[in-house]
Amino acid sequence: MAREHTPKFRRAPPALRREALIEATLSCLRKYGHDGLSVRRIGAEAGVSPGLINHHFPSISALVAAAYEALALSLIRSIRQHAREAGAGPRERLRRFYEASFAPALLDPALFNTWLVFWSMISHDTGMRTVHDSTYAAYRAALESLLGELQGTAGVPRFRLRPAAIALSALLDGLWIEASINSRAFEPADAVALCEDWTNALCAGAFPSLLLARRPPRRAGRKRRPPATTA
Amino acid sequence: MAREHTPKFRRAPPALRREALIEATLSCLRKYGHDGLSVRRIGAEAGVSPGLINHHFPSISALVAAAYEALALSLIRSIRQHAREAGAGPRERLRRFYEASFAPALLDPALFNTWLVFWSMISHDTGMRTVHDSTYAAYRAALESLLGELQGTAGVPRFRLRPAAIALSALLDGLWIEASINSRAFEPADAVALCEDWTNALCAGAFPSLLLARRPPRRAGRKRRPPATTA
DNA sequence: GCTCTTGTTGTACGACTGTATAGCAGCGCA
DNA sequence: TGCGCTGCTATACAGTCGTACAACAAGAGC
Repeated sequence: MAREHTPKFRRAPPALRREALIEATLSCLRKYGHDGLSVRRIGAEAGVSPGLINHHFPSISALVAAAYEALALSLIRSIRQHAREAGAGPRERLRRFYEASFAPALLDPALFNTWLVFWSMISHDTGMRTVHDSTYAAYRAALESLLGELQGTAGVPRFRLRPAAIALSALLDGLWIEASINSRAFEPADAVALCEDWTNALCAGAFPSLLLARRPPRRAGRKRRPPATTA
Repeated sequence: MAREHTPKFRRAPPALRREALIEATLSCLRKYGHDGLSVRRIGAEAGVSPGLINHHFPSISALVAAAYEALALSLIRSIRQHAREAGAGPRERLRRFYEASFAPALLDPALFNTWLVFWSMISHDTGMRTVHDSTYAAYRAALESLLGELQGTAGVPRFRLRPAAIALSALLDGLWIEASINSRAFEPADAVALCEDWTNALCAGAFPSLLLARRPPRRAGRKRRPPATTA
């Protein structure tokens, strides 16, 4: 009888183990939503004892914050890369950005539920707030970059970049949420078409509140907003 | 020494007690978010023993569904009533609808967290799904009604009502979420201005994917979308 | 004033939570 | 081959959770 000593567990370098735990956390969130966030469930998903989580992360909320950052950055990178493919013009890149945003993988209800858990922790957990601020800034920066390139195109009026990016981000988020909650509300292509319409309207100068006034009429006490003077 | 018999508790008709429990549930959700959903916390908030909840509701998720419906209907009614005030024209009513949607009471982060809890339960709980479907239908119907009146105005092209309402709903939701998560992103007035811009663009026919073609060119293999045939 | 209905309480139950800690054991290194 | 570092397991702990159930008592009707 040989010494068939099957090891009870296998050691892993901390970096790899942390990554595996993050992956298991995301998997649990997808499967069980908010109820997936328990050391025992995540440990089981990773094939590891529950106590190991507190060995690699100071607390479970730190693990969730790490998972939030990993998923957010991964999605942003994926969408941005899809948009940058094929050296087309700025307008084309935006369209590809929209298409990537409403790809089947992004419209997964499980992903939506995961995101809801992250969002619900932002106001209570400072770590989650930090991750949200940085990843959202990165997302908005990606939009600002694309919109900025668009501004160089002939015939496109100057507009305020950051508010435009925020508005576009809101439109994308809103459509994504509606499609995720009620998948039969509309098709992904409809969402892309709506974003396209919005972009065309922006290029046509149809959004006065986003337009950049060339010479801001410095008059105080305006009721609405100084009307854009740009041609 | 008189018989000062202070009763340990006071009875209430079931309807009133249910309403009080629903109110307590909303209060707990606002205060503690997802962690507020416990029979003990809600019972304490209502000044009542935890067991009473299971006496008036078959389970705690039924109570949450009732709270979801109560809050959603209340908000819809409030916004719609604010829009209908003062018999102005359709365009003015829409503006008032936007202003009501971004009033300080609606931009409360606590309200946002409450809503996140509701949303996160939709995919798992059938009762929540039912409430969501009906209340969202009511909300969209309110938008369709306002947009429908707008269509009667001179110079406004015919557009597909339901998709337009869905798109507007997405825009409103997206802006509301961004403002709720990151209150410093933009002012309520900015959100209203963006909605106003969107509406003006719609009236100007700047959203082709929403426009209603009068005589659909029945040609197959269209790239974008077969134009709606409805009159 | 008494009875009866039933709204309400209090407790018990099993399952679950996150964290702390003591000790086991994989595996590189001498 | 065996020592030693440390990743890892296992257990204990004090909570919390939702639900069930028996007993209590408020308050209306007689």
